Amino acid sequence: MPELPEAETIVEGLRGPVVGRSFSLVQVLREDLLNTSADNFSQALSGGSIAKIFRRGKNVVLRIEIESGSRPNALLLVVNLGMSGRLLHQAHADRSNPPSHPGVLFYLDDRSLLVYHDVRRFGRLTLMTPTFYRTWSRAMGPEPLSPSFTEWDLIRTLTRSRSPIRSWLLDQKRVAGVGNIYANEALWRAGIHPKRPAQKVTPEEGRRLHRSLRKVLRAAIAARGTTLRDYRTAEGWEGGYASELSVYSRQGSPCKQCGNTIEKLSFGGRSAFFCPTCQPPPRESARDTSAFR
DNA sequence: CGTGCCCCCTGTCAGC
DNA sequence: TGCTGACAGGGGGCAC
Repeated sequence: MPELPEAETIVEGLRGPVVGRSFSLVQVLREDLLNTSADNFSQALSGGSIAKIFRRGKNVVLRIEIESGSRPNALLLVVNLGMSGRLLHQAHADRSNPPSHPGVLFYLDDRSLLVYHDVRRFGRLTLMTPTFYRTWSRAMGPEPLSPSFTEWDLIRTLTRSRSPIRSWLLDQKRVAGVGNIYANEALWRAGIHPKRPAQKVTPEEGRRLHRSLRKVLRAAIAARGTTLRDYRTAEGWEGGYASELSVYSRQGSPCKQCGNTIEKLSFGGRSAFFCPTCQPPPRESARDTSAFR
């Protein structure tokens, strides 16, 4: 659900309200969301202050500094929102409208409240030491919006995999932050069929995919993300990108480019959406490859 | 090792 | 109206 643009929107919404604040009380209602016990979690964070907030892939990351003796000790709180996670900030706890599925309540020193809310509980809140965080982050692919992520980086790594390009894009070890919505949207813009094997994507298509990915992600951030159902910004608002989607969940509707009907298929356990005209299916190549054996 | 499948969990919606 | 099954933005584990 929340992919890169949604996590980015949440980070932008939280930065002003929470950076510089400290935790007066951390209350865990759903221990299964954590990588440690509820007691450890709240004890480790209580009294700590939020030094910064940023995004890595689809994760919202808070850097927490804890005074212990002379030198401040740091921890990173990595929030993966799974399919239905929300991070909501309330200036004053709204007792008339309590969250339906609260998981963790972070009471801040200005009497405001940060709530982690998650209906399906696929989300995870992971506390990491700075060393562990570095290792974890290094195992993840590059940030697609980083200036250092070049089209050549994308083209070069594509050639190493036989996975369908849509599945390839979903793998966080390849590129960080892309989920099913934006993978499908970017492939449509680039004119590449979702089932095309990654290594068969030509350099010219790779160039288009690089540009499409960045364009789609930036446009979605500008619209504050895509709300299909659960996603909300930190303020509790819906994102506005759903109305700008070109293929995702638009099966049966006309392609915005050519007017033909958008189709849906399923592989790798999830749906793919594409225009059969703008994104011609890969040629069956089983016979071709066997000819070279 | 890379890849694909199943599962985690709850809510919603289509079809009967 | 109510039941059942399919499906939903993610990702970890496991078998091949």
